[in-house]
Amino acid sequence: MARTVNEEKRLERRKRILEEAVVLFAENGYSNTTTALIAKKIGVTSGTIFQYFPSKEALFHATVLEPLEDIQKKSLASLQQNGTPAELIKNMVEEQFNHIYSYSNELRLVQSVLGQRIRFPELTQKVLDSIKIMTDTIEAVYAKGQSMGEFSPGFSPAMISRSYISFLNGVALTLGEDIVHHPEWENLKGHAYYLFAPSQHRAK
Amino acid sequence: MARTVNEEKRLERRKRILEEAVVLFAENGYSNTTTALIAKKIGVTSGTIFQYFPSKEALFHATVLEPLEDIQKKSLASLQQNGTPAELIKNMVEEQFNHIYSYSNELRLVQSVLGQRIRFPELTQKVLDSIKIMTDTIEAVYAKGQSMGEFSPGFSPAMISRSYISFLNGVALTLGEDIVHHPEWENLKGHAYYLFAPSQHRAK
Amino acid sequence: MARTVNEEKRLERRKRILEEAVVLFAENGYSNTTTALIAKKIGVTSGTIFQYFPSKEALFHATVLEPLEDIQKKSLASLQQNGTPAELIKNMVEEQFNHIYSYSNELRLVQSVLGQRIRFPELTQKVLDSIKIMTDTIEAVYAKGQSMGEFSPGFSPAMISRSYISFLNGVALTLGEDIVHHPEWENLKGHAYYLFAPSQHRAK
Amino acid sequence: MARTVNEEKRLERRKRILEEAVVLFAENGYSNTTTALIAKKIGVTSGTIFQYFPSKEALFHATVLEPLEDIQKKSLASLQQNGTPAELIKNMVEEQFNHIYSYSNELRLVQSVLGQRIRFPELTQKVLDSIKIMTDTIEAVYAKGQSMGEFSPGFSPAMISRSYISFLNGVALTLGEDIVHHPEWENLKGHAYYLFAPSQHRAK
DNA sequence: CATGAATGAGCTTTCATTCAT
DNA sequence: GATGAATGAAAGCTCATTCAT
Repeated sequence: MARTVNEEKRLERRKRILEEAVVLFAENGYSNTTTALIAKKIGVTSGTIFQYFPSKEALFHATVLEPLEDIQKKSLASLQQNGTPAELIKNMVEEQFNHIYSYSNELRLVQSVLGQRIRFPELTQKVLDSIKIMTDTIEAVYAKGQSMGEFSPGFSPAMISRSYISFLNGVALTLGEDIVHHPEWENLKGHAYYLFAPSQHRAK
Repeated sequence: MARTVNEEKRLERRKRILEEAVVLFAENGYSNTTTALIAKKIGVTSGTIFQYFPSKEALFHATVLEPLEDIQKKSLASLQQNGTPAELIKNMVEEQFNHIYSYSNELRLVQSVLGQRIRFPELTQKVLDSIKIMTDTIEAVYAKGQSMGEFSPGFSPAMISRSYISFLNGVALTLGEDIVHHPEWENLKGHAYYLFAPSQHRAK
Repeated sequence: MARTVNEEKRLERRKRILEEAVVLFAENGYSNTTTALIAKKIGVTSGTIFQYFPSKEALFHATVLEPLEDIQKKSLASLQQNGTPAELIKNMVEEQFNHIYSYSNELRLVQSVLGQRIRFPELTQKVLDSIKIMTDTIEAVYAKGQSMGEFSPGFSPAMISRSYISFLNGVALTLGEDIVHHPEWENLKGHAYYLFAPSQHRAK
Repeated sequence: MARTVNEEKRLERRKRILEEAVVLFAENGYSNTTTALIAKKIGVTSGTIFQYFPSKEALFHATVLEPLEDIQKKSLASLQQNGTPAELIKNMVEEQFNHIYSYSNELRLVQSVLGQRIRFPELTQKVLDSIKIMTDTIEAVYAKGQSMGEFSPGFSPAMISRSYISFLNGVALTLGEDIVHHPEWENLKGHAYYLFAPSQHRAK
């Protein structure tokens, strides 16, 4: 029981470290973020980090993968609700673009990994795997939607799903944080859905 | 005259360093690429790098900005030829996606800068400036095309041009190098153009 | 409490570094003394130095200024005791020349700074300021002594005090460490006081 | 004959290098003066220096010793003219203090060597030898003057001559370049002579 | 458990020196 | 004889990691 309390405390602190690390790694990059800085930001000393993570690299892995898993779960969940494929995809786009701001650090981390594939080969693989799961799922839903006439028939579902993921990442990367408050923002979200070439789509 | 020969030699070697640096920075990231490694790869010793670039950071700046300038020039040039706006944009997309493979390292570098805005504030600004020039130019051409009925009238040119750039970057980042040999590749290029919502476009 | 113990330990070690640095800088000069050598001499590794001083230059500053402050304090103190001006000055000379051996490294450091004014402009200024305080104080005491008839009236106090400081420095610089054990040494001290042209002075 | 012309040219250039090196070494210190900088200042390239001096250290030796020899020669010469010992010493002091400004760089060099005895043991020895020759010569002249009643009898000639040299060095080191234009300057020179305790000396 | 001083490998950068031209 | 590009050893400094307290 006392055990459990301690366990909770540990988890709590682990989470704090992770949160702070996400921010710092995303803003400054992996190498430019020192473990001492992370420690300082959460008000502990440098040694403490290593009580929760065996190494800086392990911390980075967790920093990248754990949020990615979250995002993935939510995305997949939004595709497994009730509704037609077109509705599901529209919801997913809506949800992802609504959260792109609160997830921007996490997305940037993912992208920074992809930009250092040789440095982090294992991590890169996991990220690509995770992306593949998402694209595959989207692909399946999309194909179904096509067969139901909800999407234009001419496009390859594999290409469409990959295009969308590329677009999502490109937007998160290229755009500053302020874009979400920009009047264009709604149009951009709409255009993300337009990428799927919905049948009834008329230039909005 | 002898002067010219030496000058040429210097430029030649400078170019060699830059080429190698692009590859290594893109693959391993800035911090994980040592100047010694770059030197070794070109078969010189560590000190030589600093005869051509005052610091590692200056080398990185050149590595990012000089190719970006090239890409920009080519892109702008392809938009200033004869032809209707739709033709020009189609050519630009064609050209950029055809070269995305040979430029993938350069594009990854640009993205890695955007992922470390705090670390490289000045460089980030220059990159954003360069991107803005491209999006502004595309925007103008697109607007003209819209007014001529070549593109669907409902989309905001500013949004469209930014979407395209995001897409281009997202593709370069997310996709592996092998994608270009994939059968899907041609479709992806087509979809990039589809983003512009050409009027007569029917799901190809 | 534990806090105090640590604080003490830190100060102790800081002092050790400083002591060793004084010797090495004085013997080998600034540039020829490596931080690694200092570390080695105290039996720690290279990084440790930088836990106590932010840079080699900062260490050098401390190495020069902290002993200088000590010397200054002692000198001024010896001029603020009870006694006639002549007695005070005689005491000061006595004290300074008695300690010139134990301070010879510190004095040499001061002189090496003055010999590199361009290299260490800020430090030079501080050293000159410190010297000025000493000469000004001596000057005032001397002037009082003159008005009391203890010193020959014909000399400018400003010149006398500066002469004495120059002499003190010159002796520390030119003379080897062995001089203090030389029979001439006592005479030299006497001559330092002779510089002040005491009235009753007859070639001792 | 052509040989002689070349020889002259070589000597000329060697002299130029030496002159510039004196200034730079004196202002910035040995380690902080790069051979490249010296070369640049005289308008040649880095390699050229090594055609005239086998190493930077050899150049430094020449930079210190050659002017020292000059100064020594002049000083000795001024002590070997006609006149009583007191006149000779007065002349020497006059001459040395008059030139202290134009020789300040050379003197600073000498002092910088004494501040790095371990770094330059051989050079230090030569400097000390040279100083000894001067003090010995002064000592002999002074002793003669004492026996002739020109100087107070109570002082040890060895101590007096060393005091004077110390004073000379101390003045050159401690005082800035501007002092020579200061009204106090004449007094200072007088005081240098006062150090010798001339018999008839009354506070000037 | 947390601490934080010590470690030491590793990095960028400098610069005296060499040598092909 | 002058050049100046290349060299490569050496320096200052950083920082992930360890471990005695």
